Amino acid sequence: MSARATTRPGGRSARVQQSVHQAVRDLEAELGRDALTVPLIAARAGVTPSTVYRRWGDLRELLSDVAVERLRPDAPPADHGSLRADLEAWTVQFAEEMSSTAGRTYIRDALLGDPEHGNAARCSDYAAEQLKAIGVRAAGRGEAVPDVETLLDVVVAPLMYRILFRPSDLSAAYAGHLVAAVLGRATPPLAT
Amino acid sequence: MSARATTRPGGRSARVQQSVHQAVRDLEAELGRDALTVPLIAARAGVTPSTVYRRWGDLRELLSDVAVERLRPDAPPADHGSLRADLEAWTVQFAEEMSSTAGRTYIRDALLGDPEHGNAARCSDYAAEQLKAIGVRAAGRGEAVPDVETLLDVVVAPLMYRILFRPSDLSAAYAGHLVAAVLGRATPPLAT
DNA sequence: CCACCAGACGCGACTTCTTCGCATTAAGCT
DNA sequence: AGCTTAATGCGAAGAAGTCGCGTCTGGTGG
Repeated sequence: MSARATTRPGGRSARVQQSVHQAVRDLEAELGRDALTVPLIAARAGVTPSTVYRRWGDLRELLSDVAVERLRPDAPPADHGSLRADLEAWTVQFAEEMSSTAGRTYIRDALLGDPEHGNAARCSDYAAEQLKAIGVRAAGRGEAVPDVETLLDVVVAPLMYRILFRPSDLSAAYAGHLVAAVLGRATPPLAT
Repeated sequence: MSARATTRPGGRSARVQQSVHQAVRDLEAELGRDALTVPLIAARAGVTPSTVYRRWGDLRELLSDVAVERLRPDAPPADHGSLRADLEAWTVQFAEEMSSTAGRTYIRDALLGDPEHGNAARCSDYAAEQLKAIGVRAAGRGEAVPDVETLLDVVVAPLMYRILFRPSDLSAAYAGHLVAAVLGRATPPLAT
């Protein structure tokens, strides 16, 4: 389901998709993202360009699919013993990954695809899943847990807004400030 | 400064830029955004394609410039007599404009350009200016005024996050909910 | 007021990307 | 195993993007 509707998951279509995705990752590492073209990727993947155009439509959609794959979390959030510690650790890591040059590029590429394909929504779902897991764990400890919607509004959204719209204004302390905002003022507000 | 460095503001360069921008707006209205191509725009503007490529680099940068122009507010925020009323009115209008099909397209186009050109930052600056104006007016009335940074974090960022990443989850009441969140709980939290 | 200079534009050839129709092959199903 | 459907390979045609060179505009100094 990463590309278009993969009606035959077990066969050649799956191999082609995998091969093309791998070609994108390899060539991006070798030549840089700006050097990628559909004919180049197709040649590396061992398929014809028309196959790529038929399945993905254009380079943007393909890069959007690959970017979403790379933004998928590879592990559940680490357990630090308390809601606050878990949230702070997750937020700091999230901010670092997303604000890096590579992270920003992936986010932009993911947003670039057709919104109807839901690639952007999947990015948000990844964050929501991680936050949900933290919340469930905290609830198991008996802690009061903020709504996932609230966490997305207060923590994730401001981070993403800064990453996308204000690339210069993202300090290290900002992530902690956001967590403090959603958990109550145990940490002083950020001096601006 | 909307395109690249306009070293000669009064001369032919300015006319070319204006003509190209107008051609983009006209063709977008006539044929739809997806039908736009550099040769088409150049022909309408009465210039050669190579001129467009030299000045903007590619279609994305050109569309990014035009999109930012369209996102520029055309008037200072309306005065409704109180901070809360001003903020609510501005937020509702902002949410409506930005979440419309056209608004989302402009935002995406603006983000699509090279971040180094600052088109994305300019979008944020527009919102900040409007909020600043509302704040200055409220301070003149003797009202307590939240920081512009806070307003961006609590009101603008969540709106933009939903528009970009969660196109389906944007209700009419949500804007009011955000204003209530930043001004204190005079309005009940949004039922989710 | 005139000549000069730097930058921007027009033009055209060339390369590369993109689209499209048709034949072929592979996967799923009975 | 045979059939049906869908995806791929191939190649040609069309469109887009790149580049070098000559020309023109507009600002600058004499």
